[in-house]
Amino acid sequence: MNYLIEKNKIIVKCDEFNPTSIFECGQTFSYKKFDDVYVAYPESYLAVVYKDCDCYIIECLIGDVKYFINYFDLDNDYSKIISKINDINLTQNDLDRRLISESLKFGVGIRILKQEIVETIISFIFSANNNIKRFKASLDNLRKDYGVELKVNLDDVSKNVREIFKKEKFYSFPKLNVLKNLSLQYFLKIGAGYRANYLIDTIKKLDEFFKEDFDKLKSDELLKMILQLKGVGGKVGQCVLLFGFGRTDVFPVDTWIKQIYEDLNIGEEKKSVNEISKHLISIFKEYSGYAQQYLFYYKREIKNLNM
DNA sequence: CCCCAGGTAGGCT
DNA sequence: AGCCTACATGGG
Repeated sequence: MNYLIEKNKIIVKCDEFNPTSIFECGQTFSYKKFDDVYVAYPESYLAVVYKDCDCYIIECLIGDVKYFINYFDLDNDYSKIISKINDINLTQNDLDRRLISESLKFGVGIRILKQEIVETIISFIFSANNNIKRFKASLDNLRKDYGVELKVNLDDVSKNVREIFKKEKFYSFPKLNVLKNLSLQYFLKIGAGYRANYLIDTIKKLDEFFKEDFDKLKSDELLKMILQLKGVGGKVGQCVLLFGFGRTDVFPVDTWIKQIYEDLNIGEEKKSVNEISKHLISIFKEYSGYAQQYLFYYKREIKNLNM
């Protein structure tokens, strides 16, 4: 993708980068929307994203442009990915093809974020059988209570977004060695519910987990490993592979994907979540993760429009 | 008072 | 392996 760099700003074209799609498509919870500005605060970094003429500006306030070029996957060519997915011969059914191409059109500007692994694991354990608004608040509390304040120098910030940082503070996601010290009681307090036990157990196991050389592992092997962690099942595990490990040959299946799988006339009767996932991976292969995001976002947002 | 939320663990066949 | 159910919490 083409982008320009001016000091701490990355300037990107609208047709290949859409903040609403990127942030609202359910891959990250480390952001906040202010009218026409998004503040992204992955790990211990921070950037603001806003429109300027026919471009978007990514203003890197904490963390350099290199970090955010990688974070937003800017060196990846999504127009190529979209046309590859469009070319996949799903079925002979025209309706199916249209559903796919509508989804791709609808989600133009989506980019799969390269997220930090611990943050991704913790966030998606929270997400299970939970609603986004609720667990996003839990995660923001976790940042506020145990993260470090991300102090932005107001003199460095463009005028149009300065007001945000006068009113609002942002915090880093706590590092693993900090998470280790947190109690069951604390996780209950921020609303983890029955997931609190899973979180405590998983955090305990993470040091051992990170001793593994992940690069050697194929995605299904890596998935098997990550399923050892409590609170991580097929869906959460594949989300971690996709958003944390950058593995795109996975297809997380949740309630929305289950629905769209039924919309597509490719499923023979009721399949288990695991079987649906495998079937979709066999179709979309290394583009599975991308396809999943476009389809998920389309299905969820269209539903919202109808209501 | 019931149902739902980007599911998962544990127990049962 | 594949089904079943309980699971905390807050909101509709």
